[in-house]
Amino acid sequence: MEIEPIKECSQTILAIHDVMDLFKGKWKMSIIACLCYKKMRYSELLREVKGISGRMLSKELKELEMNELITRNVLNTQPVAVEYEITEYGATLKNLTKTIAKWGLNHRRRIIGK
Amino acid sequence: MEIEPIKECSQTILAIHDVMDLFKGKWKMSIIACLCYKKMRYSELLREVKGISGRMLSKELKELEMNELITRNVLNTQPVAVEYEITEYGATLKNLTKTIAKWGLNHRRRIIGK
DNA sequence: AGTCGTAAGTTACTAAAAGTAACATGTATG
DNA sequence: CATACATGTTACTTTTAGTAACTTACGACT
Repeated sequence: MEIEPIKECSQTILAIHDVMDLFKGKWKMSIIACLCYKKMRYSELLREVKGISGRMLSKELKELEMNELITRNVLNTQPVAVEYEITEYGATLKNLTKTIAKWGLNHRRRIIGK
Repeated sequence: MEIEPIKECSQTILAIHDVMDLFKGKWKMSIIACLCYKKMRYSELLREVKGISGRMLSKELKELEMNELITRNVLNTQPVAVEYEITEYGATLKNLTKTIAKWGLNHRRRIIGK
């Protein structure tokens, strides 16, 4: 008799795997959280997402845009400014980022407390 | 005048970054979700976490153990069985895994629906 | 006019992480 | 004795992340 995975669990694992794959790398979730807060320009994101490099930021932004989680708007100002904004769909992640941040804050306290 | 990052946002970003760093790689969150469901043996995890290799599984398990999110118990059966179990602290991630899974399920529907 | 600074990236290169396939060791089963 | 299963490890390759320097265009300062 062949052993089968647990269905109830498999569904969940699959869903989690999808999410982890979509947000792979350490930066994407932070970028999303930033843009959930307000729309920002490239240079603002470089400042807010501490430690990220230009190369990584533009790579991550491209991927997020491809997944329709953010939009890139070139403003016709002189000189051009580029604004990144969360999409309606991207905004559905707000609750998720909050949950992560909440656990993270608690974890940080726990680690520091040691 | 120097431009400063937004404090409210920075705290959140920092916390999220901590979490993403702790769970980097695509497997850890899935493993946690599995073990939140029930304690499992190495071979069970290999089956449940579809696509993971032995090398990756043991690496990830070691890291999760180091972070006190899971425990490794060698049972004195013949032949030895190894059981991985979520810790009390690890179990605080249950809500997070649920939130991720929920979004992931919805996302999967959206992608397939296209 | 020349230099510096800012914005929004890109390029070339290096380092780290993930993935693959085969091997090891002990036990149990036909 | 040959085969299979459990629990990994080792050696090797591929992919991803990270770093530092460069680019292009404009604006401000001297």
